[in-house]
Amino acid sequence: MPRRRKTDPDQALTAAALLFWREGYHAVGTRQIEAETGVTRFTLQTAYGGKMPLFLKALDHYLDRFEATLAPRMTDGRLETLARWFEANVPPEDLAPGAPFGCLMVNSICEFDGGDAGVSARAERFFTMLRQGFGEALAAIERNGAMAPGLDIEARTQLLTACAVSMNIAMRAGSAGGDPAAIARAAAVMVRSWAPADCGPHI
Amino acid sequence: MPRRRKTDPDQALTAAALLFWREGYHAVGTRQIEAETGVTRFTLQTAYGGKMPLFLKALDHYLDRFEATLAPRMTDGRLETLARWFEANVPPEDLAPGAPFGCLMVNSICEFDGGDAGVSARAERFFTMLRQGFGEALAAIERNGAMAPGLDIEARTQLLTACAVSMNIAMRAGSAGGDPAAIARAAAVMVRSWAPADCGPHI
DNA sequence: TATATATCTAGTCAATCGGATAGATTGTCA
DNA sequence: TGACAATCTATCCGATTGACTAGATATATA
Repeated sequence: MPRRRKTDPDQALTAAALLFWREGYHAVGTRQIEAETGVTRFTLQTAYGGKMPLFLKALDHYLDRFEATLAPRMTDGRLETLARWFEANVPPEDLAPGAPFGCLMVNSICEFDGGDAGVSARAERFFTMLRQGFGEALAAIERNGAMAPGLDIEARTQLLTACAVSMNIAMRAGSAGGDPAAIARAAAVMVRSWAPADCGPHI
Repeated sequence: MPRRRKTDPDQALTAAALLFWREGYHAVGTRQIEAETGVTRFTLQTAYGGKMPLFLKALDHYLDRFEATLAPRMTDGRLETLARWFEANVPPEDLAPGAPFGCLMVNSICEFDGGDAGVSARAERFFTMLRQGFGEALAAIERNGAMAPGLDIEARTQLLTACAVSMNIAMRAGSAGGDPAAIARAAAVMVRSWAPADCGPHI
């Protein structure tokens, strides 16, 4: 019976995520949301419950994409795959192709501090995803016997997580933050240095 | 001849930096600045030129402190000093004792993207400071013969910078981001793993 | 002590914010 | 086809924003 919305809800959510990603939560107004996502200010209230609920839905959408596209690509038991994960497509390219906006989740963490429970919950999901992804990838590599001893998996997971997060900050800083690819290269070099060597050079 | 300001300008700048640090630029109002820093809305306009100029001055003040207190503490040619730098007092403790606010500069980078030239200029100073600090520390260590070959200094600098930045993000994420000290420990372990070993374990 | 001047107090301003409302419009199902 | 329901359009609202302005106040110098 009802009338159809102007914009497909899923597409609108993608546009909203991109908007918040680029400009931040506070800097985006409801009128701007209407103009750039097609979600009417009326629908924003009736269907989503306001600006913040829409933001959280967009954040969930973003994390879903992140989990679906990036997380699985790193675990195949090979160290080289992990190294290339950094060198290749770290930001969610399907959401913002070539977008130098960093990471919506990292940006949101900075903006909200611990001030919003909803954001904090997503942040926990994000970090859990990252650490679990890296942790499982490293565990698989170790099971394959493709990793030299030294640092334990916990420490290595922390280092990879740090590189991933820091790359996004560098991206958001633009040229001021240096080339994000330089961090990616360093991470990849570090990962490759974890390869077992019969009596090769030390790290 | 003139009347004295209610609050000492330097002290007010420190308070302003702390305020922006905790809440972000957009979330802080001029009335809140007046209440918490002692800088009157009148003085904010006449002496500083508005909210953004005050913010940039506070950011400069923050970076000055950062440069004065943290940067010099890492270069003495010993790997262990660098490792302990991470484990000890990474956030500028004299500005915000025990403050889980992360880093004002990192937060500002996220908030402004590349949208403000003044902020971008400070970001460049920040990253230059960090990379130069780590780079010189590593170079001194290498000259001391206290570092094993393997990754080059450039890559190691990138890794240390990534750890430092990421620690601040974890701090700002609160419990959702995991223990920031875990990143610090991982960074310290990594640094110590760069020590030369006659024929010790590989990294 | 008188004067000059920087600052403070208090209030105003237009602009914008997120949210709410009323009436017109659209599309589906009975 | 007629009625119902969800959405759209177009305002309107109170609150808050950064910035500005008079008039009062304080302080160092002449």
